[in-house]
Amino acid sequence: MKSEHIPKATIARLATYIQVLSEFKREGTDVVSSERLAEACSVNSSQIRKDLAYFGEFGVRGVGYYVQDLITSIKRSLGIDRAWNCGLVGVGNLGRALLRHREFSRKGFILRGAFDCDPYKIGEIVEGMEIVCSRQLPAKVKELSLEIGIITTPPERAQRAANYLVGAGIKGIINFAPSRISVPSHIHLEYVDFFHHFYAAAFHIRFAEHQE
Amino acid sequence: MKSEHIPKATIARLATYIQVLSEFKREGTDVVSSERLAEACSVNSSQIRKDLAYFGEFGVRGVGYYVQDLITSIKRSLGIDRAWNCGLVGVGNLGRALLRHREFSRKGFILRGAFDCDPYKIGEIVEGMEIVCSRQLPAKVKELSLEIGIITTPPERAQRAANYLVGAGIKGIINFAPSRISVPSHIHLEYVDFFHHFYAAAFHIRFAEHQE
DNA sequence: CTGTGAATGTGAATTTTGTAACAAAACCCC
DNA sequence: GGGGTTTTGTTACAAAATTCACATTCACAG
Ligand SMILES: NC(=O)c1ccc[n+]([C@@H]2O[C@H](COP(=O)([O-])OP(=O)(O)OC[C@H]3O[C@@H](n4cnc5c(N)ncnc54)[C@H](O)[C@@H]3O)[C@@H](O)[C@H]2O)c1
Ligand SMILES: NC(=O)c1ccc[n+]([C@@H]2O[C@H](COP(=O)([O-])OP(=O)(O)OC[C@H]3O[C@@H](n4cnc5c(N)ncnc54)[C@H](O)[C@@H]3O)[C@@H](O)[C@H]2O)c1
Repeated sequence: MKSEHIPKATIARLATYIQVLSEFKREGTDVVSSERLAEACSVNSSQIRKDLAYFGEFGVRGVGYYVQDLITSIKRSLGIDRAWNCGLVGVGNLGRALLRHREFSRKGFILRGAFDCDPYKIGEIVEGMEIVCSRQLPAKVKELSLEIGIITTPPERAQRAANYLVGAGIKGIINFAPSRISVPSHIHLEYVDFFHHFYAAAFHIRFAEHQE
Repeated sequence: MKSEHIPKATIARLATYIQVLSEFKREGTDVVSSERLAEACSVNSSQIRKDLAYFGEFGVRGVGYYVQDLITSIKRSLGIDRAWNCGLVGVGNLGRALLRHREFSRKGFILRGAFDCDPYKIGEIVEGMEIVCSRQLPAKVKELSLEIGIITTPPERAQRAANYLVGAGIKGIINFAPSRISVPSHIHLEYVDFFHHFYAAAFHIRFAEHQE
């Protein structure tokens, strides 16, 4: 099929598919049907086939999908069949947890630069990486070919951090701070806010209680 | 209006509205129109009115919404006008970052219990809280009236952690580990996976490059 | 080499979500 | 205190996403 606009929800689901397929692979399963994958992901099986159809034909009719092949295909479709260099701005509690998280490099997102404005933190080594002054962002973005910026500063500093990143020529920003920021339209911006998961939990739990 | 089923997307947007409204409040703005709020949240203004209509009537025609009142109303609608006691299982890098995060208690999610199975960690104090053996979960869930469980163990341990939590009588689970788990249908389960934001960024950046 | 069974890929039907349009309501000014 | 203005709440409409249904394709057996 190969279409233009891919729904946000499809991208999120593809991430789940990769996760579950990797588990299948670890278990030694070589081939999987959309039906079985669907069950493991708690989605509809035609949903899976439709999601995949945006990018091409990856299955074999009458057989199913070859697990390893499908993982590779999805990764290529998403553009994560290569490494992405990332820079992290704001090395506090969350920033440190992210820098120490092995999964990033395993998934192809290499944290190559760590930036902070606190003179006490600059020069410190975290996970083999030296914390650098945020003023050096423009130089470092070029030097390290950083493409994605991760903002883990306090919310009131997020806009400034974004400005630095944009000025330095970054291509996309993932903002973990709970504040809205503005960037030029050619910069891809993602907000990470997991409080809405807590809100959803609270809402549904209370609603369920209210039912009985 | 007061309807039954609320879209997931609505819950996520309500979280954004609260965030932006809080900023307005800090700036001293008392009244805001759906138009102005919409702009700040990058959504359509009828979207906002529709989202709110699921829960009731909170505005004043010809005037707009009183900022503080609206915050209160949304919070009540979501069920976060009271405190929720949470227990965290797996005090590693991420678990620690969460335990140290002030925003949780500010938003009404009180982290009251921290559990781990590593004997070297049990007894340690993090943010004034003692790390307790996960075997004590059932006792502690009752003692502390825990309602929401947070899983921050390695992925292969997530199911076991979930089993403990469910057995202990928890009502909802937020799973930060990248693995699917199964729980009885009366338990509300949310997955937190911020890699899909990275995937989306990678995908869109590469797509934009491919365009030119 | 043809028939059978299985599971994909896809167009059509359905459901859900989002947007536009407007009548009803509240405020304000004269 | 009535008319004009503004902005909500809601209905009607459009778009998008999901699910259904099935023709199509492939593997394999006989
Ligand atoms: N800690 C968590 O678990 C958690 C969870 C969700 C969201 N967040 C959000 O992530 C952000 C960081 O949280 P945290 O707990 O790590 O906070 P923190 O205070 O521990 O860390 C913030 C860091 O940013 C640095 N900083 C401030 N201004 C900067 C600037 N202009 N340029 C570069 N660095 C700057 C500070 O020096 C500090 O090291 C916050 O916005 C928080 O709301 C945190
Ligand atoms: N670190 C991050 O930034 C980050 C980001 C996203 C997701 N995650 C996910 O969050 C989880 C935790 O990550 P982390 O970096 O903190 O790992 P970690 O290894 O630092 O911490 C895991 C902790 O869980 C404990 N644990 C293991 N089995 C347990 C059990 N059965 N009961 C109770 N405790 C148990 C371990 O003793 C350890 O303290 C992982 O699944 C990871 O993929 C981490």
